[in-house]
Amino acid sequence: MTADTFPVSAIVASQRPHRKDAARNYDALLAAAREAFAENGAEASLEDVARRAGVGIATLYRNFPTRRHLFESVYADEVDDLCRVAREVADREPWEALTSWLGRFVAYTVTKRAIREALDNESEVFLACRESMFQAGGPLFDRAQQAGEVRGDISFDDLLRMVSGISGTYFPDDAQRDRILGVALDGVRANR
Amino acid sequence: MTADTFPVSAIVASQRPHRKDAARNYDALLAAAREAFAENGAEASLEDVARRAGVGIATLYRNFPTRRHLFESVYADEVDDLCRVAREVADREPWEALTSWLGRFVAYTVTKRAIREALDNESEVFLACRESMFQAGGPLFDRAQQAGEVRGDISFDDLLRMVSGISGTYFPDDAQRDRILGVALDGVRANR
DNA sequence: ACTGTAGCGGAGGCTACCCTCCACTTCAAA
DNA sequence: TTTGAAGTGGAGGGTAGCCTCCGCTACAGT
Repeated sequence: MTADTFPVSAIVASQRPHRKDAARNYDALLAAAREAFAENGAEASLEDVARRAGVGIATLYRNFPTRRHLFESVYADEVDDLCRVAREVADREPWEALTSWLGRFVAYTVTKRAIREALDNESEVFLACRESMFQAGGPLFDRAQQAGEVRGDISFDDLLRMVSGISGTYFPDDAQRDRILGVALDGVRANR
Repeated sequence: MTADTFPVSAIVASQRPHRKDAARNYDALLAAAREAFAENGAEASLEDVARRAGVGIATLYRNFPTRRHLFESVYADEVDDLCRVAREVADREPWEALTSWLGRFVAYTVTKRAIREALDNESEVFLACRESMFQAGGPLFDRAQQAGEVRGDISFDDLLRMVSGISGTYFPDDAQRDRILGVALDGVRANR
């Protein structure tokens, strides 16, 4: 219900500190965590995160009392960015707008993949992010569907899961990933 | 080079013991490991695997000196089964044969997903499995492609990665998974 | 039935990581 | 500039999982 005005990161339990040095540490931790999770998955060592950020382990725990806080903060940050991109592409042609946004979505799945295994579907933050993302990307989908570019028998949810699955897989090279995404999108476009 | 006559499990480093009780333990461990990996991913506790199999931890280590041995054995077992299915469906219609086999392949990706993160691409067993699987499923693909059922600009490798990605994703219900696989396969079928 | 040996279980040392606690440091408001 | 509150780092106790070692068990060949 708040998702259309606030960025989702606003409802995350952790709070960016006011003091300058503390705020810098907070940002460094968030960046380090994103990196570590993308690299080692959800099980990444928190001591390693602190090390990457160049801060003590206590500083990590003060800002993010549990692993879950860290997940939610990283995730919300990423979703905010995704929503911003949706606004940016809104004025392009229906199909072009949708696929441009999906391009950014592919990058997002890297973070998501690690976090998804740890954040159950009932997490308040997770649900808010999902809603927020649907509000941002959904209109792009609807517009493409109404323009007859997307077949009528699938939902936005279907499309996201399809893209998410394909892009979350290992590929020897990015060209193959793009080729296969293209093939699958041909299926999405097929007229019925 | 051996893949067309031997099952790949034959080249796995671990060996099924001769003695009756030991062989039973070996099988129990393999089944327990498959279960544990599917449930908890590649990081599953080996002590938990032994517990599930109802044997001591030492018995696990005697049969599978390292975690990697266990991975490779479980994986090879699964691939053998997949090859067997390919033989079974060989006499059906081209497209039907291919999609039936892909149906079994979907189940295989559950095991694969956990193991893939831990087994690097240079693993001898991994390569043998891959080759074996290509020899089994490849002809089904080629036949469908020559029959004009599959577009000409993709490879068997492309198809497997696509299916693997989609089926490895979490879905609230199986119907949605199947629907989306169907959409993607429409893209594979699209005539060019 | 006997017996040697392959196979067994689990205790225990080791390591990596979790998380708390507290003496020290740094910021920013007055 | 002072000062105290907010913030900091890392030592260290606790836990979970890894893997080895060794005295015991039970299979299978004679």
